[in-house]
Order: sequence, then structure tokens, then C-alpha cells
Amino acid sequence: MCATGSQIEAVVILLSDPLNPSVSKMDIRDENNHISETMQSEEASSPPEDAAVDILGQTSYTLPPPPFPAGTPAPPQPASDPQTGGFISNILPEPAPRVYQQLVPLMGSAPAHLYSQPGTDRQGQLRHPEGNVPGIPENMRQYVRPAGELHGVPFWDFVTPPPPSNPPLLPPFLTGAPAPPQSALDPRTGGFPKNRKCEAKQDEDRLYIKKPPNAFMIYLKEQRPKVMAELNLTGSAAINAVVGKRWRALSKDQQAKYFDQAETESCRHATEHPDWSTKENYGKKRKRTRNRTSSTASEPKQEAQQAKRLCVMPAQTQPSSSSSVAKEPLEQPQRQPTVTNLRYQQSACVQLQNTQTAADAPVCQVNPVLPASRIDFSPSASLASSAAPIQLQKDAPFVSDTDEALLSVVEQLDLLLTSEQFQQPSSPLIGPQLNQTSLASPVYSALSTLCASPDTFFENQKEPIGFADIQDDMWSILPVTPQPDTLSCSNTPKYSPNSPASLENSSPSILLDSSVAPTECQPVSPFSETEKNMMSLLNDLKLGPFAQPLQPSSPQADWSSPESDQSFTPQTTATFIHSIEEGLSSLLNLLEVPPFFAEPQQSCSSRTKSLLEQSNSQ
DNA sequence: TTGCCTTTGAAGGCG
DNA sequence: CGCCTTCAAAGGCAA
Repeated sequence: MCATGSQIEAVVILLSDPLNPSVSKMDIRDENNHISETMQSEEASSPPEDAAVDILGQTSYTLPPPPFPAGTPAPPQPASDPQTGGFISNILPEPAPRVYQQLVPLMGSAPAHLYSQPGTDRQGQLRHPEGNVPGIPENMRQYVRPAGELHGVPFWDFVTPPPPSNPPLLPPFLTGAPAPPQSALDPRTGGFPKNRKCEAKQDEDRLYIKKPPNAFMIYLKEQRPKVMAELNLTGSAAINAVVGKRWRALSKDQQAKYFDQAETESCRHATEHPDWSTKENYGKKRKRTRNRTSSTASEPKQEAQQAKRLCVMPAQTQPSSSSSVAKEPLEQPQRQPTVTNLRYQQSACVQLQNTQTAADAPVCQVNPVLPASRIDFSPSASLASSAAPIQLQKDAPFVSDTDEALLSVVEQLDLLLTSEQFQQPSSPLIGPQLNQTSLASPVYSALSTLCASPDTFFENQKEPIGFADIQDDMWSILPVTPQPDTLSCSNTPKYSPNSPASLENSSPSILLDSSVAPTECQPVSPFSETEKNMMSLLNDLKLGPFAQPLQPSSPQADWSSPESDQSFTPQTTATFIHSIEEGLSSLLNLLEVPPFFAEPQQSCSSRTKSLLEQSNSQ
């Protein structure tokens, strides 16, 4: 996955088609019956696995390591390290580099990639330690540093290059970040300065800060477009009644994820508006409307709209769209299923307390919102938000299916990493080692970097990241260990840890086969069906048209050159993105991602189709 | 142009 | 503590 800045634009603007679900007109009276039917049909909407395999097998690249450590002088390595498949080695660390602090995965959230203050001595302090960094591949250890220990689990800092001098606007799906990253780091505090315009205006006009949504509101927002399509309803009152009915039909577990989201939103809201309370808005709504009535024309409304755009506009809302009908399908999906795991909730709190100064933020049980100097830009953390940071909405590009797909994959990685299976203490492959190994992966870090500065990510990316990387990543996180509940003989792991060395001459299918053969008594496969599917899928990844690395000498020129076989023209980019969209869609289906994304008809955006058609016609 | 409708949950006020 | 009110989203509709 690589592209120039313009090509990442292409990625970003690959818009989702408006939802085009097959409308099944139903009587609301049948709603109860429909609930289970819908769930079943959604589960059955996975595209054929074979298609996913075909599509996913597009590219193969060497693994790009993370950027050189910010605390060390730029290593005199070539832009493309033949050993590591390195990349962005010629990115100069200016100004102060940021440090992504890699923590233990939070509850239902991506592991926090925390922007931390690199300190005054950026040449020395961030130098990677000489000590061992458990769980980190050897060729990556120079890019990390231990950052502490939590419950016996070490975590580490991941050093990345600094943000560009003119950081780009973030797409809406990233706007959950607590502070706008387009602002330069405050040299004094190390954090992002607050939006002065918004702040000043808020002081001036006391901008209306909305309440954070509760769990049902999040669910309502997610379900409304579906209900509209399924029942062919338009009135919100009727729709809300249906959604309310569905909400009550949900189990506690199903509702839990929405409560988690609401908790996250509440924490974020509390951090962004520490002085705000619900009584702040008490009576204000009617009061505002009364004021609006008494004031002239649309000024108050414009003010309110501006307030929305500038300060508290939910990321799900497309700012330029005033058409409710068109807007609904473009809504961002809410944060998707989170793993309700108290242990990680607690860990999150500990981490928060561990990494921030006192009184920086209220104590959050989940997905703590960090002070400006330690902003969590992890993809899933971005997804976790529905509140946009200040001023990013106006010109923010749309989010494409691909963006969501990538983020969803990351989220799924999180889910895998935070699943019970990965936390069983008896497994040698779980816990910090596996987590850190996988989270240190280039794709994961690249995705995080992409999310931190999407417009420049590909500019800085001197080496492509392809599906081989994703393959390695996904494969690396697969629990290559028997599941205790399926073992019939012993608890002794039958497989070596899925370290790079152990996998050196192994393919997923080989190991998959070996899972049946090598032991004396193994009537039950130790792998779940999902794992098998993933292994099979990953094993079938093929070399694709982007398998050859780009020439690092003039990367951007080459990438944009239509004469170059290896270039990323808009057409090849479209093809590539198309494959990502469909491939990830299939992959997400295997991972049982909720149907908000895994609807096959949405896997290829109209924009992508258009680009593909252009490509074919040329 | 504005408020109502309609849902659930959170939060604050009040007795 | 329990009850009540308001507000989060949002799009049609009546006044």
C-alpha cells in the first residue's frame, strides 16, 4: 500500500456509495420477527471466500520497518533497506519527533499510540535502549524503547518521524482525536494548542456544547439508516420507535458495546469540555429556540451550525450535506464491537494514570482521553469517537470504504489481541509478547501513521506496503496455539510460537495441516474455524502487480509516472484500492465484523468503480 | 420558520 | 431515594 500524496487523496476520496441495501418492505408489526431474520441475513452476507482469496492476493512486499528512531540521528541507510524492506529512511526528523507510546491494548480499543512529549533532548533521550525489548522483532528493536510495565506486562514506545510542517486535515473517521493534529506541537507544553478560534468564539458567544450521546443514541444513529432502508420509513419518529423496539430486543451483551462507546464519548466529552455539565444545557435548547425565534432570520441558526462545524460536530455528520436522505448513508459507522473486558478497562485506567499528569483528565474507565501531549491517534481510538475535533470538518475529505476497512482490520486485530484466547495465561503465545510483536508490525504502525497524517503518509512512504505485509501481520497474530477447549490430550502446546523464526519455512496451510498430523492424539483441530479460514486465506495470498518495490531515488516522481510499470497511477491505485476494499471486506466477514461494513455491495465504492472503468477504457 | 414527534439513557433538580 | 424534566439524533410534518 503506497501512493503519493495525490494518491492518498484518491484513497481518502474513495467514497462509499450511499447505502444501497436491498429494501425489504416490511410491516412494522413484523418487526419482532424481523430482528432475528435481519441478524441472520446479515451474518450470511459474506462474499465467497474464494473471491476474497483472489482479490487479496494482489501484492507482496518486504516488510517496511518503522521510521528510524527519533532520538537517534537519521541512520545512513538507503531509503530501501534490502534487509528489512525499510522505508522512509530519508525522512528528516524535524521538528521535534513524536513518540508513539505503545501500550497494552486497551479495552475494546486499539493499543494507544500516544503522542508523547519527546523532551528537550531529542537526540539522546529517545535513543533505543540497549536492553532487550521482548516481543519486538529484532530488526525493529532499534525503533522502540521500553516505556514501563503494567501488571507484569512491559510496554514500549514506538518512535516515529515528526509530523509534516503543514499537517493535513484528517478525514472524518479520524476526527475523534481529542485535539486537532494540524496544529504544531506547542513548544512549551509539547501538546497541541487548542483551537483558538473556537476557544475565542466560545468565550465570546458561549457556544452550545451538546451532550454526549448515550448508548441508545449511538445505537439509534447506527440503526436509523438501516431501518429507513429496510422498512422504507422516513419519519424519524417512526424510525425511532422501531429502533427502540430493536434496542429492547438486544441482549445485554449486545448492548454492552454501545454502552462502552457511550462511556468513551462521555470521557472524551469530559476531557474536551472539563467545565461542562449537563445543567449547562438544561433549558438551553428551548431557550435557544425561543431566542432564535425572537432574533433575526438565520443568524442564530448559522451560529449554531458554525458551532457544530467548529466545535462539537459529530464526525459522522457530513458537513456539506444538508440533505437528510443523502446524508444518512454516508454516516460513519460507530465504533464497532468492543471487547468488554474489565481487565483491560482497568488497565486503561492504570495506563492513563501512569502516563499523564494529575488533573489532566478525568478518570475514564475505557479508552481514556489523553492530554494533548499524549493523544491517542490509534485507528480504533479514532473510530471510537463520534465527536469531531475542532475545525476539521469543513474541508475534511470523505471517508472511503477502504479507510473504514483498514481501520476495521486494525480494530479486529485489537479484538483478537484482547480476546480471551489471547489472555490465557497458560499460552506461551499470548500476552505481552504476542501483543507487542503484532503491534510492532509494520502494517500496524503504518496504519497508525496513516491515521495520524494520512495525506503525508504515502509521501513519506518510500516503500510500498502490500498484502504481503498484511498477510504477515495477520498471520503473526493468529493464535498458533491450540485452544484449550478443543484439546483432547494435553495442555502442552503442539506448536512453536509464531515468531518470525518459527514461521520461516512455514506457511499457514502447512501449519494448518501439521495441526492435524504431528501429535499422537489429536482428534480435534486446535484451530477455530475462523482461524482456519484466516490461515487459508493468508496462505493463498499471491504476488500481485505491486510486488516489486519502488525505486527509492525519486519515489514520488516514479509513483506518479504513468510510464513506470511500478508507478501508482490513479488507475493502478484504483485497482489496488478496489482489491483492498473487496479483500478486506471478505476478511472482515471472516472476522465476523458486524454488517455495517460487511455488506458486499458496499465493498467497492462508486468512486473506485469509476476509476476502474476509466482504467479499463484507457 | 419553528416546534413536535419518537425512542432510551444520563444527569440534574426537587420534594 | 424516587420522580420529573431536559437533552442528546434526526427527518417528516403541522402550525
